[in-house]
Amino acid sequence: MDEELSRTVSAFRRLVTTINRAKTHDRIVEAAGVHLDRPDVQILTYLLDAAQPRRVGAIAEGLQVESPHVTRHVALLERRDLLVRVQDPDDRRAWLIDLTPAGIDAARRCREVTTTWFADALAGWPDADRAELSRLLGQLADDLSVHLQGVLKCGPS
Amino acid sequence: MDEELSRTVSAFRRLVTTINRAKTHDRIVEAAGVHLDRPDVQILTYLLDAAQPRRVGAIAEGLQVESPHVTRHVALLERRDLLVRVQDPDDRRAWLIDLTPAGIDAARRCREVTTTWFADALAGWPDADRAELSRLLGQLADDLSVHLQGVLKCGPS
DNA sequence: TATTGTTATACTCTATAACTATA
DNA sequence: TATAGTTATAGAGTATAACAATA
Repeated sequence: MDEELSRTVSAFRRLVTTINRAKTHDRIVEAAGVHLDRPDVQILTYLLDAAQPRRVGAIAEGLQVESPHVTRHVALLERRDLLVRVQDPDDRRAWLIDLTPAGIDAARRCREVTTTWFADALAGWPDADRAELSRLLGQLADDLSVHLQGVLKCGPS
Repeated sequence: MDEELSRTVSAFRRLVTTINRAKTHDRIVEAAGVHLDRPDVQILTYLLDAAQPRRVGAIAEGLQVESPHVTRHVALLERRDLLVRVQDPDDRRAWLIDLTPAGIDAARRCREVTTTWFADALAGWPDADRAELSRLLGQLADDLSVHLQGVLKCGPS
């Protein structure tokens, strides 16, 4: 058994545990000064990253959840004027979800809180380490998602 | 806005999204040949890492959840002979939770699946990059958890 | 007939509150 | 009075199934 690998996996698990706890989310929305639940934040920040209108199905795939989940939260966020739904001109079955100015603002605030946490945590790091982390973590995210898609597509035996 | 930092955070978010989806867990337990839900796996692997009996409260703190959650899953796992509860000789309010051989086996199988995923994803990497990832991710987990503990302890204003 | 999205429903995970027993 | 754990309850988050409208 590879000791180095095991440290990698264990560090990753610790990070996921920390990020996923409810108190962490509470802190994000409090610091951001918004009133949103976790799926709300995920959807808004997904759209902020996309920087253009997205279908419900695309959001669901991006967040890796089922579409009814997205539908419901989109409906609630629309009522709060944080996003708008416009019919896709090319396919009248589909809707394009777009952030309103208020939605952009809310998404940016949430995004900024977590980014600042990382920035603070990395504040004491040498520049070279920060650059390496950025490169390696990006590569890991790519490789792991590609690998898991392959694994998952095989389906149960 | 720091481009490098933003890439780090975004890569991290992608990783968390992938790891958290239900299908990923289904795949883990299927590949491991066990019949456990997500909290079960978390508790068993926590105990495997600890390598010694732990109190309910310690498990809850380690997983960063509330203790009633741990209590319930421990009770179910005990009935399935995957762990045992013995009274703490020094404090009769407390229980020490320990893995049985079957529990160790189940925990090891689950752990091995995810470790193998990482190993496969990193298979094409240069040795130096793998070593750097291990070092930097470990450091990040430490620094971020220390930083967030500080932030969280301040409490709402 | 396949696909996009919605509605309705149910399940999983986790938190909060109230309680018991020991310290 | 404070702490460890449990029981009971409620809520958040997400999946599945059945359906509508369009392609």
